[in-house]
Amino acid sequence: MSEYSSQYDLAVISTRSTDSNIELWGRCKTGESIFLQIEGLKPYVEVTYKGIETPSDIYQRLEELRKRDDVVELLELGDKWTESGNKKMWKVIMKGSQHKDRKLFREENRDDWKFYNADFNHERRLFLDLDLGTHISVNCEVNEDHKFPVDIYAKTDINNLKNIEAFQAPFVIASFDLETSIADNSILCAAVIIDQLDTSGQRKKQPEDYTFIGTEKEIMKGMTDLIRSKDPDIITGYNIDNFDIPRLEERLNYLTRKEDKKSREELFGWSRAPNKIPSDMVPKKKFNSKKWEIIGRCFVDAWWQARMMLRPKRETLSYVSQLLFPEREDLRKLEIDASKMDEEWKNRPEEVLEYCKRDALLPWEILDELKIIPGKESLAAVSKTSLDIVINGTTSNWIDSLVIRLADRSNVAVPMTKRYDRSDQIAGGYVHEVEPGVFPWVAVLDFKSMYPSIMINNNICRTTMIEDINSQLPCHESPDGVKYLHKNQREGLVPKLLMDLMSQRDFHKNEMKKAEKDGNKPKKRFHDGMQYAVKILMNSFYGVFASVFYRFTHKNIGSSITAWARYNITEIIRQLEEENQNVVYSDTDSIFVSVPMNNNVPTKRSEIESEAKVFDDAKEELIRFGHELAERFTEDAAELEFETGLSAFFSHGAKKRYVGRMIWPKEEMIIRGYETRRSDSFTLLTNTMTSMFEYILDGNQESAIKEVIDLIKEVKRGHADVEDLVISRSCKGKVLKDGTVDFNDVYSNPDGLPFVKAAKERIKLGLEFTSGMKVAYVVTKTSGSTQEVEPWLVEDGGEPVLNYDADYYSKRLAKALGRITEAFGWSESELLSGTRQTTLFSF
DNA sequence: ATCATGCCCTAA
DNA sequence: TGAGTTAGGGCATGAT
Repeated sequence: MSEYSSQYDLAVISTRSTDSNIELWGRCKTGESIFLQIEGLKPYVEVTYKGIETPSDIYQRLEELRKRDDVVELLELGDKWTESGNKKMWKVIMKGSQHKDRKLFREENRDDWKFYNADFNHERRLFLDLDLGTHISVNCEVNEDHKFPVDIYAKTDINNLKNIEAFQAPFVIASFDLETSIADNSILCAAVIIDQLDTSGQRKKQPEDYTFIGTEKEIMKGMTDLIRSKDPDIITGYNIDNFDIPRLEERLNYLTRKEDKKSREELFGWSRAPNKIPSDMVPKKKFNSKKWEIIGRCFVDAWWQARMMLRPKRETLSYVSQLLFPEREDLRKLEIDASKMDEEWKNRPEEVLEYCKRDALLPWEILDELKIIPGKESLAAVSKTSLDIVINGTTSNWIDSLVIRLADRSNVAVPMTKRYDRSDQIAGGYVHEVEPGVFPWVAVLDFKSMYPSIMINNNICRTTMIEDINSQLPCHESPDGVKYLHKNQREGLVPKLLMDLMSQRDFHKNEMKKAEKDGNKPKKRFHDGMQYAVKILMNSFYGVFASVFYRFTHKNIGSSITAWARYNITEIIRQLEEENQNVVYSDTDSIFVSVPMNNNVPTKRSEIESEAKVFDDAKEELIRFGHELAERFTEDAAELEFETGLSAFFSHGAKKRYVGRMIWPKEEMIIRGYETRRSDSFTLLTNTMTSMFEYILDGNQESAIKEVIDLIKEVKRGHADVEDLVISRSCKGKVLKDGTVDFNDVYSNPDGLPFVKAAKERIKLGLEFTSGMKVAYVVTKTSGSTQEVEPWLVEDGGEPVLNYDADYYSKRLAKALGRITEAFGWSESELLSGTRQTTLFSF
């Protein structure tokens, strides 16, 4: 029985440690926001002696540690596995819980000791030591008398926390936008949208909206009061990390004195608790990072999320919104020229305010449409971390969360992050040469979760890797000669975790099917999200273990995984070729094999029913062949699956570039690698190429070539729509304190890059620039050897570019499309001239 | 003209 | 965004 009277189920948003407590912020299942002060977990590191033998003066050394001011207690732990064998460990309980405390301790004792469990934040220990995940139940004592902006402020200790089944927390979301003066950077007006998810991950139909006008101080104070009273868990907006948040900070510094804590908090005190240094509630940039930190809440930039998930050609809010919501007429209204904001604000403030409100709502609608928040929560649940770690942390943090807790329970010492040195990189996957041309009837097979399977099957882990070259223990030996102990000698941590994840995924897939049968949509969505999160996490293991810095890896681990992968795939190719089967293509974990057919079966199904049977029979044969191959080459857990049946496959002869007419399990055209897939290509090229591929896969090459020749003529005459010629590439640059951008810092010859020229034009016009953003432009002229470009600013409220370099665009089209038509005898120059000597087709 | 280099973006 | 990997295509520039 708990000594405390209150009990809550909650999702953990973020945590922080002080020397005596761990602080935790969460959102309860019942809707309240909660702050917990948790007692009883003391900060510690683990140590052992250097070398293999126990030093003779070990007790004297331990005594010296014990006498230190920063050490509270020293406990003997028994033996743990380390990279240099099993060694006795001691737990050093420390006074300080902060990074600097551990760092100092390590530095002052590095001559005598090796350190384990010594380089990550104390608050993570809460999850690791108590084996907690994102969703927990707590018994606590509520304190009504507090100053934090949360619904429940409570105290508890580590004995009153327990894991519960994952659920979707009813997170509160705030989305905001500022309109600012070009002339003096001041804030003209602002809007904030407040919304909340329900426990099935859906949002309210009608979110609340608030607008703010008046003096800058009134606007900032109004927003801050709203944030404090509505108490959101997630704060979003479009490009807030690079624009709105820094602007709020800049205006805060302009309007207040550094020491005036009270005013600063009144204007921008959005956090749920004060920072450590300076002790105020104002969000700040994390040390040595570009990320903004807000205690107890999470900033989520909708720009970054949309970019990662959609890979849009352009990245302005208006472009992304139209991409996601093409039906929405309201998005086309209210165009305000952002480069003339001061005039707009003066002449039609009401429209500007409406525009601001819309731009505050859209980021939240984007996050909602992409199901970002439920997705993050699922990933947090599967990796057993706080929401904050999933949003702001790194892939290795997720892996750490699972590996460290298992290591602790398996008496494996947790080493520190390794030093960064990537001088020689490991070999990767195998890619098969591809011949140019059309290949009818192709079965595509691929290995199911190839890298995870390899890790499981061969018991690959740092703890099972054999370094003793004379070892006679039973083991798995990789094609590049790395040995791993058999499972019956020692089970690796990584294979165990991966197997657990695999069965977790099966569980969620099953639950998903059940829910679908019952017509329970929210439940189906939930389990679908969970199984997807498990997939993402499983696929992250290889990358982290192939990295050079990860604490639980070794260079040989990454190289042996890929060596096995190359061996498996090339061995199958070898066997097939020995049987005179035609392997058309292969990349890393997939094989494309020609299906032997008796005669020339058309690759397109005839409209006439009596003639369609040939095609249908061929399709049957394709499916049978695919399944048969898959079964033949599946071994143990290395499962080869028949993934796709193609009626036709085409490549112009370059690796990682191909198209296929998929007819099984569903009908669609697949395109890989080609310009069509690239966000830095222009619409006219991608559209033409797509249409060409359609013709080619249907066996109608004549139409494909005809279309290209006609198009190139039109482009040469200057008849193309300039909007279809916009090229967009991401551009880096170091944004300096005074707002200017240094391109020399990131590029060796910035002025030789067309997208840098375009970025400079943007900046000149007073439009915002952030490093990594996509910059759109049109090539207008080629003088000498370099291009002249004009920025495309339509999505920023500017006018369209009127002319283009006809020579450049027709050449580029001819080049890209010529690579493809070359497979049928039409070269780039022939496409440009529209004629050729020896005609394949007459027109 | 040809080749090397720098850069972006994609496949897996 | 101070940390998942390698393989590969293609464009533009600038030196030879």
